[in-house]
Amino acid sequence: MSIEEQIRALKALWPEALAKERARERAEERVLPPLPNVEKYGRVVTRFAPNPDCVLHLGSARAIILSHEYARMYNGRFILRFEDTDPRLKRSSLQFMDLIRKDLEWLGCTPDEEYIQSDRIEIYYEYAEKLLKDGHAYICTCKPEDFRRRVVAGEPCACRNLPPEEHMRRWEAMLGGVYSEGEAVMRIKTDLKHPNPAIREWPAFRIIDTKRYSHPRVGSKYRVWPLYNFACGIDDHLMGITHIIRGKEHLTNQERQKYLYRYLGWEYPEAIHYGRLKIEGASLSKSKILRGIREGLYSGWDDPRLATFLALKRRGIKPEAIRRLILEIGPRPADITVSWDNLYAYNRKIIDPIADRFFFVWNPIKLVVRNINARDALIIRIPLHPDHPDKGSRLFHIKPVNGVVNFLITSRDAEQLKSGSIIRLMELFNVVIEGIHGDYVAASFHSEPYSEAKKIGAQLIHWLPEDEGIKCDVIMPDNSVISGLVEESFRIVQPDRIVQFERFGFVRVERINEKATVIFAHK
RNA sequence: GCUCCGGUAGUAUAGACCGGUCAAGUAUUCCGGCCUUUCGAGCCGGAGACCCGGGUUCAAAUCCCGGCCGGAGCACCA
Repeated sequence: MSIEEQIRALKALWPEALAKERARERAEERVLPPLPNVEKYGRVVTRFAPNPDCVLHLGSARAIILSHEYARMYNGRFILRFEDTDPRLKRSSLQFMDLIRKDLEWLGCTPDEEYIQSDRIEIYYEYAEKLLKDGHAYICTCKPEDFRRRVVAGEPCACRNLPPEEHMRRWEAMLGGVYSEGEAVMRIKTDLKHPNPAIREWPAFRIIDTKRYSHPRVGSKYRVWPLYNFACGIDDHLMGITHIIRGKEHLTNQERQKYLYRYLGWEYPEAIHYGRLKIEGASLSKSKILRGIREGLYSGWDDPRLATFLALKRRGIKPEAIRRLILEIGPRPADITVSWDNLYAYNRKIIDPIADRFFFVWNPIKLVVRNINARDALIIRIPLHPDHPDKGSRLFHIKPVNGVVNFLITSRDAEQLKSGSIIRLMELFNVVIEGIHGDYVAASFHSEPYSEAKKIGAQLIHWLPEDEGIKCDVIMPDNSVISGLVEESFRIVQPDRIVQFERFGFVRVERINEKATVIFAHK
């Protein structure tokens, strides 16, 4: 019976036996919990709505991947919406919009539609005017302290109860430039006694002096700008968003926006608020990343110390690994700290089968082996991948001179060696250590067969002929560099490939010239 | 301080809505062993958790109350 036949027979006669295997398959193809009230909507529409004021990082992965994945799961649409309505404090840039589009593409979450809020200012104005006319919003010219005092007491400010006509007049004045920055805001009326003071009378529009703070896309065309809750609330409805997936820091924003929906006669979409995601060690704060870049602390957006998608990509983390991690985490509201080990485990599963193997000798030290019997040069052939010999092999040329060959081994291995012990140079032969000197280790040929090494349980170490090898720098996750030499066959490897340096770890190739530069992924 | 949301092994997650089949499943991590010319992969085994205290109930990880701990919001930011 072939394996397939056996499995078939087992399935037919004794299905419980394969239960464990099925459980494992299920774990790998873990599906998301169903979205609420899908049947209420014709088609599921989700969105990701970043401010293009920084590149994306792991902290956004949940919003992006869950939104995209759910849209795909229900044959719906996934929308990208740039929320660039603050040209003053959180100034966006065209560069970031582009980098964000590329991040999404890399993640495999290409949006079906894209919108930019700075294109839609007039739409927001329309709704502002409707709300003003209907008496659901007002223009407040109070000093912030006065307003705050009244509102925490649950009382209306001096402006709130003025007639709509007055507020329309003030609105026109705002647009016309009568007020300057800070002199007037439009507020949405709420329950003045709302138990959460943070929700009361929330601001919807403010004035920004775009002569001073010019908007990167529309310059100084507008001086009245919507705040987050207004623009976001209006857009979610107009774009037909059915399911909002965002961090739970937006829970109170949802309460605020619901007032808008009530006044406009709209129904609020389903909303899922997931918990805060951290990854051990790295900071996921945009402002810290931005500051670090500005101050030259980081080498760029892809500095390995950062958890930006650009950095993860550079480090050889596959988007699929991130996707699996996020699907595993799911949309629960609990705060979590994921460990790099977890991400690495997913990534290793993906790259291990495809990563070619090479010998990399870091902090090299010389190993002199004498008594080698071979008269001619030896050609050593080692498969590029131990599990896939069909992928081809790499070659080493060893030329004994008077029975002596000089090798390079890593000092970490050299430190473990003891005089008299036998070790095997992988795929080559066994040597006996004769002496450990300051700058080299002396050894002599012991035997050739691998079986010999196996029998005595000899340590296997990797090596390089002393006269061959390419200088290689490995950029580590803390941005430090480990230098060494990598075998000659490595020269033909293309940039961006992920390979494994045996007994060292997986690395992604950055470039190979006279010298190779690679970046460490993980063990 | 006020408002809200959480709390299952080191990490993440299943179970919680609809209490019993959960003396709690899975992945990763760690430890053993097997296998393997890598300290990789694979295979087998092991360790490791329901925040605490009450209550309801024949029965609570699951429901209720209190406490503790963690997080978020309280901007003319998103």
